[in-house]
Amino acid sequence: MQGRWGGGPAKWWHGEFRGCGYRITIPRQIILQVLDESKEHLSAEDIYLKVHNIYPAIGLTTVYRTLELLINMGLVFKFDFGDGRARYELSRGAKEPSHHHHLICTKCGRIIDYTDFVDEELELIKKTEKELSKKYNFEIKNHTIQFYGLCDECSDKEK
Amino acid sequence: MQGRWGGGPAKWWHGEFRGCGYRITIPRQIILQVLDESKEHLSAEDIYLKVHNIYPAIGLTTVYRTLELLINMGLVFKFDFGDGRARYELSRGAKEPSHHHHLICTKCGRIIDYTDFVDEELELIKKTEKELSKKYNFEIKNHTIQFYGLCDECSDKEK
DNA sequence: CTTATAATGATAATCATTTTCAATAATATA
DNA sequence: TATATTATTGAAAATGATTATCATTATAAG
Repeated sequence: MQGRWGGGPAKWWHGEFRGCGYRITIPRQIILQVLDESKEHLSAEDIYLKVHNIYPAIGLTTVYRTLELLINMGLVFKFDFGDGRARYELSRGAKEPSHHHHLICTKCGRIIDYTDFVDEELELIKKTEKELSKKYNFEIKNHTIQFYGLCDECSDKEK
Repeated sequence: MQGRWGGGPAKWWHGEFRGCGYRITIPRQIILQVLDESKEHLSAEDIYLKVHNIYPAIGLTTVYRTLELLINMGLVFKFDFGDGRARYELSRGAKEPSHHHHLICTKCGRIIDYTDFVDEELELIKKTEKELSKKYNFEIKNHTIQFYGLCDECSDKEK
């Protein structure tokens, strides 16, 4: 089926799929499109609903399966912010600065991205990674840094 | 009931409970005891089973409820290592250096604590926390740093 | 166009965590 | 110490996210 969906220009990730022997399907294309267009921290269901608007035949199962695939390919990061559902983000955003961390409000669940101090931080992380991988013989693939606390509004409400 | 269980010396956390208006009960005492005696990263069920050995009347529900209470009191940290179940650790361990981070093997689930670089790290974290709380008006309570990758053994197996 | 098979989606199953609610136990008070 | 108050407990059922099953469908190669 090459009509309403498959027609656009080949995307950067087509090669990655082919290289891994994976097929390029409409659900996969739209899931990637949705991830690429969203700056937010989407849950599987968020993604399902957004894809569903574009391609109503999508199944939730396929969303989960595709996300797992993308995680294994290194195209997507999975996060847990402690509210019982996982969140997913494209690892190399086309737009924003890709490397960022999260401030998580433990009251309302709001998530703030920040990119401040990433340079200094990355320096420490790199150094740490190097030493830790040596000491524990542990092959580090990636890391997360998260700050938990109360956001602006929730902090006010407490008073 | 002051016989088989409640008899020991008053613990450091009794005051905290009283101060919050919480009752000191046998299940709570034993859950804290189990957390204190374990160096591991216990899931709710792990804790349930260990408590069950000492106090078979315990219910899983009580474990979950007590853990939530302890988290809110700041006595316990909750972690998510990506395997679908939460892990719990006493925040101020009586024994080991309390502040540490985790290396998580994404293949076998092994978790390695490390305390290396904590000083340098804490310095950066403190600085970051200060600036972030100013910039975003976000009241930071705590943070997590986790490294994901392959442990010694799993790394070997891949080859 | 045909074929082989990877991928899909509806459904059911799983499993950690929460909710409900009557029974019980911890504390304050008499 | 006995009693009243009410926080806490535990069994069972409910919830909700994620995963497994399996017949059907669509992709990519020839």
